[in-house]
Amino acid sequence: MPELPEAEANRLRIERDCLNRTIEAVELGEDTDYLELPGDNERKRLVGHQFTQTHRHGKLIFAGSKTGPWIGVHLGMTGSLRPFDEDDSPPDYAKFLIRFEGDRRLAFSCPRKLGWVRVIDSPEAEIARIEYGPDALEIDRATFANVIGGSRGATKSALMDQRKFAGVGNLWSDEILYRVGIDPERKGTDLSENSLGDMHEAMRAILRAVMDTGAYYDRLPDDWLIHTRKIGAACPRCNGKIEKTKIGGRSAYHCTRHQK
DNA sequence: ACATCTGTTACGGC
DNA sequence: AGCCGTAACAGATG
Repeated sequence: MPELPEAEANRLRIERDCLNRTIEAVELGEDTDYLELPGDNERKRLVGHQFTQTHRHGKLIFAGSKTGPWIGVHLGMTGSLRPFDEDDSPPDYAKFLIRFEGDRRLAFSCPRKLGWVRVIDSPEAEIARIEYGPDALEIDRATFANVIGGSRGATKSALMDQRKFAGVGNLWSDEILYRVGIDPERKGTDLSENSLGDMHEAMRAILRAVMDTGAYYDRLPDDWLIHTRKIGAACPRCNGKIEKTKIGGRSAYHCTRHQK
């Protein structure tokens, strides 16, 4: 699920269902080989504390409090955070579970095991440690233009580089470039100041719009690429065709006619 | 059987 | 030095 808007949808579930409840136990689920999850001592650190606030930075989700420890979560490709009640069965692929007072629980589900959960002292320290850039919705136009405009590789790869700014991945980088009519392969250094400004605005508008739907893609406008990510599909915006190429090891869908 | 997938990271090359 | 691109990681799905 997860780029910035999908991470935000997961954060909101914690915010709504898991705050201000004392943590009674923190457990691991089945089959956690290869997954980075908190060990015994770190899990114990959480017990007795409450989460009173959440935070999101790019694709990262945090929950904690002024004084207590925090958890930091990266969803990987297929992760999700799912509050549930004791009476319900835990979600499939639950790898990390928190039991709060009462019958509320929170599961980190992660089928493909590419995400992680860490117990940390503060979101800011963790963000700095892993060298993420500013959140994609916080970066201002001038900084965006410098960072993308100074990038010598494919613009698509630059948009997805979490150290430049954090939150954009494969799906929404395609959507941004589709909207502004830029070929994903174009070098950042070839882009005009105007193009960079348009791209910054498109990034903000797209991430906001997806967030506003709660990441339900079928509620997004018909002329978005997301509905047409298929080789040979008719471009909703011109008479072109959608094609797929490989950039930086990822599939880049784009219109060969209006993206130049 | 094989390719694909919304993510990251280690490493070699320029 | 720093930037860039590729392969690798692992499991589910069609």
